[in-house]
Amino acid sequence: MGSPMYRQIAEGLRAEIESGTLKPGQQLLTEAELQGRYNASRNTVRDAIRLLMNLGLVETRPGQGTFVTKKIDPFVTTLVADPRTGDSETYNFQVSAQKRKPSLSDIQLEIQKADAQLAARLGIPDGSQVISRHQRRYIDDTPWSLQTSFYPRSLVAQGAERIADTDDIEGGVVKYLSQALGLQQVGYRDLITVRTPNSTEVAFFNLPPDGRVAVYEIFRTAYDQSGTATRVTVTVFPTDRNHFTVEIGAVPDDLSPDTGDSSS
Amino acid sequence: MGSPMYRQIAEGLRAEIESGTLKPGQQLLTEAELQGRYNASRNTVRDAIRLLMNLGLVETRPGQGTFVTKKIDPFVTTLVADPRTGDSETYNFQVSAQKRKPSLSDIQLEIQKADAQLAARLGIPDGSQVISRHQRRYIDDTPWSLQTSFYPRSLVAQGAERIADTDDIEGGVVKYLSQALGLQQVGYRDLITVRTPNSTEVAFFNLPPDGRVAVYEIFRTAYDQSGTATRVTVTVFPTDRNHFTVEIGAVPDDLSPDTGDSSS
DNA sequence: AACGATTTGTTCGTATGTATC
DNA sequence: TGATACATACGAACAAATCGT
Repeated sequence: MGSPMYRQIAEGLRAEIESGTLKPGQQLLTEAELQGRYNASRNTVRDAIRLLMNLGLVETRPGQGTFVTKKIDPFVTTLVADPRTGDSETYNFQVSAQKRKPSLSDIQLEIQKADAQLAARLGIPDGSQVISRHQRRYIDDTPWSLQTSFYPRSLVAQGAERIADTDDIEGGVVKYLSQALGLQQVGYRDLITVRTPNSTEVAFFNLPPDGRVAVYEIFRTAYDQSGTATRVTVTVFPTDRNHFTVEIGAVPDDLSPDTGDSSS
Repeated sequence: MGSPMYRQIAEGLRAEIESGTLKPGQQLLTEAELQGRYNASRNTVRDAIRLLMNLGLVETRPGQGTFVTKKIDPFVTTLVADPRTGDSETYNFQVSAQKRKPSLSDIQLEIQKADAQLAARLGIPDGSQVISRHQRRYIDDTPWSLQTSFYPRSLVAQGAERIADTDDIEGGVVKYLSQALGLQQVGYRDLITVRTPNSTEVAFFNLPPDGRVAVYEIFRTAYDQSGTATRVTVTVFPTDRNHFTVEIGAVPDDLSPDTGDSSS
């Protein structure tokens, strides 16, 4: 009873949702109705609903009402599948493609100066020039991820002209660098982080502009046989529709049905 | 200009923060001052601040003021380090231990019925009994993660009594199962997800109760030589202070300084 | 196409509570 | 104890989106 009224209202509604009294997709009582039911002002009711919204339990639609959030079945991306069999890089960042059709935008190529973080990852001087290859990725025509790969510009002078070309590189960049410069990718490190989306990402992924939905940001740094970083790839995915898997050793095929939830 | 006033105010403050005019840790103008500066009502100013709070840019402290959020230097946990060298499981889920002292709570042991999701992962009938071993983990005495491992209860009847014992199992459960039952862990799959914390997690990690900070939930399913799942370990970490790495193949040692940020 | 009814979104004003210094 | 600053709560008005007539 000591907690503020808007939290008590939210708690009551949360209980209804989690007990299944209110089912996913179902409309809640309107603000006016809740006002009567809890004997609170409209603004207090709205505070309660905003809390539930931040918790991802409900969503509001202007002119329509407030609805219990539907779980969306997530894309599952495999970061590593059985590494012992080698580094066929092309397979990475792949969707568990079940009837889902990925598509890719053209590559947007830029020459930029590496910021401190990128320079450190690539092991090049701060401010060095890098080739940036940016691509938007869709699944079933809905935005799925934003990916940017960075290469030291020095690679071009060494003979890898095609990484500064907007054309798709058939066979993948890894294979190309191996053929052109003899650089073999012998390993990589992924760094997985989560943060709130920036405005570009909010627009591309169609995310709510209030930071309710976070994004994964995955940095993949790839190394050649001399231990030099040849590439940094940054990929961004919304957290509300993406999971990742890492498979090590002998792992049976995934029959994964759903993801379910866990409570209290 | 068509956007609502509270967003314009938030945008103005955001620009000041990202340009560095307002530095991390620094106090913003008070609500009353902002009210004057933007010629808006106090509630509108508060809406703007709430937006920035959801975006993780500022935090408010009652009686003190509103402050630009300080970046906290994250714990980096390695999910896989050079898998080719074998499955020395004990090393997994380790912190990049730099002057940081991890500590563990006692193990809380329970016998539960597997829900549908857990049963599917373990490949046992829905509702089967499982041994649950739960542990709280701290780094430098601050809450770091909550971990629960589930084992089919049938393992106990087969001779692995000690997994139903609250004592720590010296050498690790993987080794114990190998010795006791000849079950060798030949691989595992990690599934990485992000969701809002439940009330237990909010309390343990000391998170804001408004869902502003999400948590990672990592499911590790381990398999033995017959392709049977012997264990599911669920670990929860707050996203605001944790990163993960996956290292594959030959990767130089990490000198990683910071994580930096990326914008627009 | 136009209109009205319904529902959420934005903005203001005001009062009081609670935390901090 | 008082002053300051954020938190909660109420009431009110109008805007904007949606839907059915």
